[in-house]
Amino acid sequence: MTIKELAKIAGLNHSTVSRSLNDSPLVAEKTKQRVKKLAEEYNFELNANARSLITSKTGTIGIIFPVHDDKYRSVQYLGNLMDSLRIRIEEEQYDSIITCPKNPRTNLSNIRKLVKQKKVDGIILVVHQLDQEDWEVLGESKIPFVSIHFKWNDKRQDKINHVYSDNFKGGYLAAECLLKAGRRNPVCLSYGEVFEFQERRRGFRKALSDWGRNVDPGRILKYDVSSFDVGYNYIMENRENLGNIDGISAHADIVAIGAIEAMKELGIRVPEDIAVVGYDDLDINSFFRPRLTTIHQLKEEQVEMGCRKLIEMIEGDKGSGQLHAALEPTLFIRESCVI
Amino acid sequence: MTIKELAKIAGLNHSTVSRSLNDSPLVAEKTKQRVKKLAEEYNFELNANARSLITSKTGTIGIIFPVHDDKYRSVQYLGNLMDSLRIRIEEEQYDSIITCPKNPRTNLSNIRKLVKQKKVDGIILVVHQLDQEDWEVLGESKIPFVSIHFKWNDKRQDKINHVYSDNFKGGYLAAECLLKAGRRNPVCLSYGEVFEFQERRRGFRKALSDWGRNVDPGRILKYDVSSFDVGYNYIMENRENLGNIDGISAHADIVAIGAIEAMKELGIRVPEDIAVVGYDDLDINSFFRPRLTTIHQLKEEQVEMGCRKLIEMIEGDKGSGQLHAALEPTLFIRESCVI
DNA sequence: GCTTAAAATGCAAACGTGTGCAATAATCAT
DNA sequence: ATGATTATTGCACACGTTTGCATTTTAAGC
Repeated sequence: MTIKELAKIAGLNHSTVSRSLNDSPLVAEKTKQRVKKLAEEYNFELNANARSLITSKTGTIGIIFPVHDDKYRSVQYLGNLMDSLRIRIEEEQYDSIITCPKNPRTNLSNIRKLVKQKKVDGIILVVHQLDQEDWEVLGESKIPFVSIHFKWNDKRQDKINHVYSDNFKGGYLAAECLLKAGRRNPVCLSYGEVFEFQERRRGFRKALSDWGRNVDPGRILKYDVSSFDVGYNYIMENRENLGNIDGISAHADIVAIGAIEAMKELGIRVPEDIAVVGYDDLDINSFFRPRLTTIHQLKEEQVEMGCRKLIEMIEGDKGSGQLHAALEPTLFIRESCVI
Repeated sequence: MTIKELAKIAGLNHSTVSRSLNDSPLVAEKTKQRVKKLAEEYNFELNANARSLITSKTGTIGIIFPVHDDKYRSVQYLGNLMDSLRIRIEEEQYDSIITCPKNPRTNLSNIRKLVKQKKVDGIILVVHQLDQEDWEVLGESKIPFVSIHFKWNDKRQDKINHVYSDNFKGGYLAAECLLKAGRRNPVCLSYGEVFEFQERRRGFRKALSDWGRNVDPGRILKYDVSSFDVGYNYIMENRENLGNIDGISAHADIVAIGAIEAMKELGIRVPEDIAVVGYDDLDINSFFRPRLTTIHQLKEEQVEMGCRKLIEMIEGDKGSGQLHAALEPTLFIRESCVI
């Protein structure tokens, strides 16, 4: 059924029906009610494609996520962030399309598709880099977008609305916690050359030097994944010379959990022999013992601020200037490292 | 830029451009290439709303999920299933909109919105019940849909395309594993009055009676959530009289994991004192010790069969009749219960 | 009751595509 | 070269809405 058919039934012109269903003040309250009742009776809904063709609003938001190529994506921080975003957007009456920057099969840009085909009203980026092509697409189009979680460490960062967390601070807090707990010989299990992890390592180093410790680069390890096995294998492979280690700052909770499990199996006590601090404050941490001392990233606040800003931009209440917030992570002290 | 503007640039009528971009055989190969090159040069993409208005194809699929009201949704089976579905659909070049049956805020039906506003080409249901309203919407519209994971235990089940797993069988296998391991006094930690869990309990009872054990209803417990705490608290609250229990069939892995953790804290040995069998075969199980013996649900096969069928229906290769598959779960024996 | 203003409705043109059909251009056989 | 066939392109309408403007109806003032 189309709006014209419904109009015929109502004995009205379809434009009056359109205005009624859109709550225009131009139509008499009486007929408005009659039309709405009729629409309900006939189970009629306006065709979204036709309306967005003319209004250029789709009522959907695109969420761009980096590809997760490990099977444990659902227990990682980004998985939780994705759920939060989706639910928050749904509460705001928008649909959401979740996708990664490129279709892995065709290698075509999903961002470009969403933007240029006019499938979304706005975009939330949860990526720390973009192809030149994608960046141009976003820049040229007038579609609003907001970046969350990652910090853009380049010339563009000032022009982007984004909210991320201060990874230097987080890395510092984690290391400082170990130091305050009396540990003088910590190691750091980190992750590749991604900017946010570089920052965490910078925080780690700064804390050590602030405490007058010299920072042996050999004690800052970079892996190319962030997984249970990384932590587990680190302990197992170094079991002979764990004597000169009294603390671990793992830059992902799941790595910390792996390390702790390995130590349990070897009879090493946590935190007495080796204290451990994680990073992320995953929901699932509560399943593991000892309870993990970790860095909490203010996920919900990021989601809230990012979504609010994006929707403001979409709905035209532009105001409030640029969003450029670095949220301060906080240390949650539990059992794996106590001060 | 619109197709007409591009046509003007190309010195062609817009219909020729349209056919070129859609790879119609009606247009000369030479001009087709020229148009495509031009489109690329001007970074042009067809407006999705206009096309779906006329073709009534949107290139997106709706995924309907039950509301997750617990914060651990990402570590539950359904969370993993959601990820798999989304990724599979993306591989097939469709976008996906994930949503729950009703908007929690407005109480409006999301299914109705997606279907009647023509926002999706097809729907994947991962729910075990639907309001009458939603059912009617799906029934009246010609939009194809497939149900996954849950079994529709009512008169409609024959008319629906669905693929689910045989929960009776799974419940049976889990209990049988305990029995084969020599356990004669198992308990069952299950979940509410959802059909699939009723089936698992039925399987549990059948296995016991097949082995000549009488089934004490007091040993089949139904909780209204499925969480770590359920298992943990069960053990803790019954710590005094665990003597007459030698096995646990938990109908969700996370419950089993909670129970095992509690037993570790109490010094009860798993599986020597009490053997445990889970259900789901979650990815995260590998993080826990002892490794959980559990029921594997063939998640990927469900996703594969469901998506394939749905896309067949969307794209018109109707053939292949009704999809009505009950996949047989399998027992994965690891450490928490060995035969 | 008549004039005038305001409120409500109808008309028609968009929005950007796809597609049947007519018109033109190219190819082929003779 | 000519007519017949076929390959290619153009024309115009349709898809289902929204919205500015013209028109009609209602209300108001006296």
